[in-house]
Amino acid sequence: MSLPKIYNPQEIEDKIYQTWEKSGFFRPNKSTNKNFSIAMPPPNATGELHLGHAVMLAIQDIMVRWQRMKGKAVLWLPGTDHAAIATQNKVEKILLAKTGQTRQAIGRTKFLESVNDFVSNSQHVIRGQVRKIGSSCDWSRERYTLDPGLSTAVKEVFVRMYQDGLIYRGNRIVNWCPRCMSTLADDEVEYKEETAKLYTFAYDKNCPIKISTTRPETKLGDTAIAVNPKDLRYKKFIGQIFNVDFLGQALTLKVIADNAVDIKFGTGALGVTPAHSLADFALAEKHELPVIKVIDENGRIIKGLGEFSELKVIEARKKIVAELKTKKLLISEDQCQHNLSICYRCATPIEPLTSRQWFVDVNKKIKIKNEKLKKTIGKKTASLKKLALGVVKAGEINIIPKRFNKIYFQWMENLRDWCISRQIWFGHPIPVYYCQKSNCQEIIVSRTPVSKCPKCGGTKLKQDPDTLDTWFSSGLWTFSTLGWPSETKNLKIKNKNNGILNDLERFHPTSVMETGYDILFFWVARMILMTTYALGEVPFKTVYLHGLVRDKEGRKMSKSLGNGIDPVKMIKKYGADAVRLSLIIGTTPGNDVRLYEEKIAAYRNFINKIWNIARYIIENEKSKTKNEKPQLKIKNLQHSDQWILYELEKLIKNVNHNLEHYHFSRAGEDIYDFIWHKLADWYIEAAKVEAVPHQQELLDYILKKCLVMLHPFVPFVTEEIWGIMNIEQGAIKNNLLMIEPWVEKIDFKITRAQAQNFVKIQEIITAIRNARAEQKLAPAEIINCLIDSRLENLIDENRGLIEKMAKIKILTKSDELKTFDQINLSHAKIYLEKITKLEPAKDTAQLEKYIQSLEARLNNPDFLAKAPKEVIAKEKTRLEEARARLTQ
RNA sequence: GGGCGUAUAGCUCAGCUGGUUAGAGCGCUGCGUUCACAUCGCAGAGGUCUCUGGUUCGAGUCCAGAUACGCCCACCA
Repeated sequence: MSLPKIYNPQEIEDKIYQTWEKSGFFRPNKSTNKNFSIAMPPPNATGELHLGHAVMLAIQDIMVRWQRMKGKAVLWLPGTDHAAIATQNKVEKILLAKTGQTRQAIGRTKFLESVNDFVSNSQHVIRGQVRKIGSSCDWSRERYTLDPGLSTAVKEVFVRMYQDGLIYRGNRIVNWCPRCMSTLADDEVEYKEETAKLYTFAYDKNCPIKISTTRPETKLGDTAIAVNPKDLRYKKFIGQIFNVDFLGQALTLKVIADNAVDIKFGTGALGVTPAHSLADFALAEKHELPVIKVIDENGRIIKGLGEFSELKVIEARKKIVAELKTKKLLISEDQCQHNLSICYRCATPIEPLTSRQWFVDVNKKIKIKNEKLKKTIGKKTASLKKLALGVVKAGEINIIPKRFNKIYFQWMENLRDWCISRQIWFGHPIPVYYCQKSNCQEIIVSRTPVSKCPKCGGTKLKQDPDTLDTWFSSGLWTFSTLGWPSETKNLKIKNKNNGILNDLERFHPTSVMETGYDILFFWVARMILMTTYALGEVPFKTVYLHGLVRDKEGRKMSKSLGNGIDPVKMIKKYGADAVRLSLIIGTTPGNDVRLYEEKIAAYRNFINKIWNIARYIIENEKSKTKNEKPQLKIKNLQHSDQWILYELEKLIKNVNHNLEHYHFSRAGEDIYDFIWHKLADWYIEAAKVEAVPHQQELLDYILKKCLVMLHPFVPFVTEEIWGIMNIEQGAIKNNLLMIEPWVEKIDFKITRAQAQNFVKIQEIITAIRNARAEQKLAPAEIINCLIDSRLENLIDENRGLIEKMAKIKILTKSDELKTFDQINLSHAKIYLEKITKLEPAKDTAQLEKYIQSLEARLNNPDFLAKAPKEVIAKEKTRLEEARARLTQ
């Protein structure tokens, strides 16, 4: 079998993935107490994967494969998120497009059926795509945020939190999306800057204080006028109550003083609308103002407000402005810039309104049950907020890059109670039942369905129609996926009988959470909050945040711009290995990545290079007979062998160091450089010339080490080559590279001095090549070289090698010059100088400059006095080396 | 209003705790293809590390300030 010249990933990748999956090595079967686990951030079950997913999968797969090769029991748990609102919206859209029906028209049960169909379809697509990129995750443990086990966990946490008084039902202001017909959490609100009209007016003719607003229609619900206590214009009114007639509606307005009011804005007086403004609601709570709701969940003015009743918000606004004008109450209409709040899922403007919802109290103190956690926090009681802050402050969780610590603290410190109920159909039902008996109305919070009211015995019970915020369930992801709470119940029995540990014990806390920084608040923070509460331990020890993938111009990839790159298409065209490298190399944590096709193509070329290096070594091996391959012995090593082994050892050290410190890009670059510019460009080229008996064995040895180190980065091509080598070498069993032990060191001890010989040979060859390029001499030119430098022996000894690699003929002093004609000889003379000096003239000048700077430093008494000894020593050797090179 | 990030070759980016003559990929220029690979090889050009100060024996790296771009949070009456 001869290998094709060009590596074709399309033919190979699927086959390799199947082999891996069938092997069972994706599962953490190894019995060892060294465990490593990652909970894969579950992609939304809404459709296809994008480059963001590809980045996360590539990075996580590197960690996972590396740890697996290091001999740990590795669990990488995949899954999908039901993504409540996002998924419901998408299915609603499809339904409308297909049948023209709304979800209300087909009803809850039927609608949920079609959502589930959509989800299982989408999950199927996602599974395929996650495989395409080479993810070595444990499919046997795949989870879905809505599957039964996770639902149990969700209910369990809800009930416990309720019992601890952390979950309450309250009538509070919420962010309401009139299109989704649901609440949104604070961080699910986005802002869009736009110019709005700022209306300044008086409520009626008798009211002495005028106010400014962009939303006149909400003023129907005003219950106060707020002014700054320092504002002299209004000081006399503070505490007064005005009964005004606002366009036919009677309002009772108390004048309150609050520092939050900006004296310079508008009239300096603020109409307080507690029911429809988050800030005003806070004012109302502080000053104990009544809350009057005037806009309903449909975005219409509520009934009973005269001519404005049931008008849409925009219409009401027009009408009110028009009436203010006719009644001459409107003073001015100004343009103003403001941020419109919009829904992060559908971009509809948010309507803040008061509503009866379920909340998680983040400030209420609870007892800490876990002893270790108590120590970490340093207190016996703490609020959810303080717990989540404390574990990060104590260093229980390490966030990479560090700067996100600060961002996390800021967010967490300012966190308000979390509204967790959503008025959508798709999601985890709220485990709350209401007794329908009018004189009872008991609220029952229960893990299991309730059919009888425990208080009155009534059987007319209704479950809360709402569902939970999707982040409530994804906040439990690291442990709900490992069997909590049911597995913990069996824990003791299992331990006593046979010492077997369950998944939760083995893999929680997970080792690393790798995700994009854009969901630090949505998800990472919530996981920390929920897990420290529920388990008394952190969900993960390290958080690695990657950047967002952008296009070549740095823009976000989006459908509307049409600048998106489809990872699946790229994998098809260039192979998964190339796509992985393009997403890893040249990136740093927390910083955005720009991706474009040329970059992927460049790494495709590298993959092909690896393939051809292997091809050369494999094909070469075949042409040799067994007895041509003697045992490799260290004393037989040539200069080039010593050099490449020395470099290999350096590489191994660097790669290990960089992987340990999450410098994936650096590790990848180092391997790239070694393979291409050391192994291929120099060593193999030299090996072609210096055909010595042990060469094949050494090439084989180096290639195998490289394949091991490359494997986490480019698993497909390396596994394929490994397999071919196994077959060629007559291995009985095809051992998979994916479980080959990781390289920690090499079996040869080479000193730097030994390695230097080949470095010098390289310099000689490069010098000759440079000289040739400058003189534009024909490649087959024969040159004589009068060697009288210290390199004579080295050149003499390696004459054949240098001649072949530099494509010249070296004639030493002793050789006769009879083969030259006059023209060649004149060229040769110019050459001669350069070659014997080793450096072209320009380089010599540079070198001299360098030596001067080194000398200046070493003559500086301050430097000698204050610099560390190692640095001085280093500089001295550098100077010696540089001087030696100059005299050569 | 509060906070954060980035600024290094034509382009995209590395450069770890300050210590070689500042690097890579792509692009560009010249030469080269029987002999692993043209998805290739060899050679080359290209940088006052945004600016101004400071700390230091020594600054791309640390500190302060300025400029430009970007992001997050809050507010938005």
